[in-house]
Amino acid sequence: MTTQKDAAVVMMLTLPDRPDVADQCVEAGRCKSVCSGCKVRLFAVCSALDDREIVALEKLARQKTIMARQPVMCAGEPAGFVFTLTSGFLRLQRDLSDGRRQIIGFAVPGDFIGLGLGARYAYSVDALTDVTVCGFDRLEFSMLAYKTPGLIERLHRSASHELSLAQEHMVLLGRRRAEERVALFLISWRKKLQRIFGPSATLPLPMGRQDIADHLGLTIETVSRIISRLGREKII
Amino acid sequence: MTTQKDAAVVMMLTLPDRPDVADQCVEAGRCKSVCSGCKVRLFAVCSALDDREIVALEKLARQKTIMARQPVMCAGEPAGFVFTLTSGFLRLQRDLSDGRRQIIGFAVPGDFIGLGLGARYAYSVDALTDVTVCGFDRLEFSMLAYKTPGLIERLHRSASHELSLAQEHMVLLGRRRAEERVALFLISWRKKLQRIFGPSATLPLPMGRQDIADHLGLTIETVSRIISRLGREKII
DNA sequence: CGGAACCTTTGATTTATATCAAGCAAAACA
DNA sequence: TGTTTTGCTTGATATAAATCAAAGGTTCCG
Repeated sequence: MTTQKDAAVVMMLTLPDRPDVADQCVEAGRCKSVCSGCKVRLFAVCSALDDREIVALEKLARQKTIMARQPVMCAGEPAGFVFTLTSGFLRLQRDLSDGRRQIIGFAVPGDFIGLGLGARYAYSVDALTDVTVCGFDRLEFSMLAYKTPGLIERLHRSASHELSLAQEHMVLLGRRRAEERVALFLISWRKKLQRIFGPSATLPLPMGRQDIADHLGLTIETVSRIISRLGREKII
Repeated sequence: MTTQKDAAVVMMLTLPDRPDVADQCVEAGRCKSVCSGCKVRLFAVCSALDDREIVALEKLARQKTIMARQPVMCAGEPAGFVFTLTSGFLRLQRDLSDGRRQIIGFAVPGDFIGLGLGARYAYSVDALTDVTVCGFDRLEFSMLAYKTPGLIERLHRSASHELSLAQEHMVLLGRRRAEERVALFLISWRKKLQRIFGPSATLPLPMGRQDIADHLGLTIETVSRIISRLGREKII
């Protein structure tokens, strides 16, 4: 009750819909050859490496570009690659056989994809915008990680943080009401973007209403109604 | 739809309520001095260590017993200890200020508690039964982990697995209906127990109905009704 | 430019689950 | 042994959010 109210009150910003922010980041083709020029270097797992280690990692890196709306990897497929997102936004989701789906999260530049490292991908990933990634062969990457204490430690720190966020999301899905879910989603999304792009008056939402609904365990109508209402009450 | 049906059909077992299984595991006072006699050794994170490393870990270990219904650690407190559960069952939960709570999971012998390793505990832990734990000072433990590649690697593997389970639970909370939630909970709980205690005709449920409800994002009445119905339809 | 395909928004109605309200049974207690 | 406490079950009713239905807008493309 108070929680929800607190949450909503903090939201003093405007939310123009779906601006293209794919070009705010590093240009394609650079990461592989020059990690030092990588705009997400300070946020990504590579930040744990010293200059000598970066060189080893660089050798494994393969720069890749994916167009908006294209799949990046599919749940169930052999997990051959892991990667750091260097620009654009991704959607991570798990699907049920009858079409229902849960969006696990959205990735922003600097995020590492491939922490739940089984032999097969446990979830699917799609590009929300045009995207560039710095990819690695999974086995080569984990072999390097095992030889590089700083890297495995950093990966573990990352996984622990993700675990904590996942737990927070469980609270949201299990115990929060629709309006709280939407408000908290907007707040956490803003926080995620601020960490990378810095403060901003506007909040890009590269995902659609259906994506938000599937992330929050709601329907598209409910999400739309609540965002409209929040707007009418000029909380956002 | 099919998913739920499949799930329920597999459940061919009986579910006597709340038997005391705390004594199925290692007796108190042994872990500290003799890891080699520890019954959960093969399941716990310590399994990653060789004999020399075990000795180092043993030096840090402090055996502890907690009575049923007592708190083990509280969300928000400085995170001084991490531990492996050696016998009994734990409940992990996050609370909202207005009393709503989400149970993140239940721990069984062999589980490591302390993966979301911030400076403060992110969730509370309570003993469901009498419990013994093999505890470590958090800082000492992480210093050892950083010096012991096998340990940090094993911790990371553990965290990754937990992350995957957490995502699966998000699907349950976000997109599954009440009956599916209960059926899938019973199945996953059985699986968790089988891994440690082996197959069994009966499934101990050391947690109460309210705990199950708060784990599944339902009310106690809904859980009770569904378990009754599943029993009537002799699926369990 | 015109319309087709997509999203999103808004309204009306339904429903799964929550809430309210008793009972019941086993354990704890005195 | 009877009483209290605690947790579970079952029924009746209410409600938040889903579903059904129908417009608006955009974007895309011929």
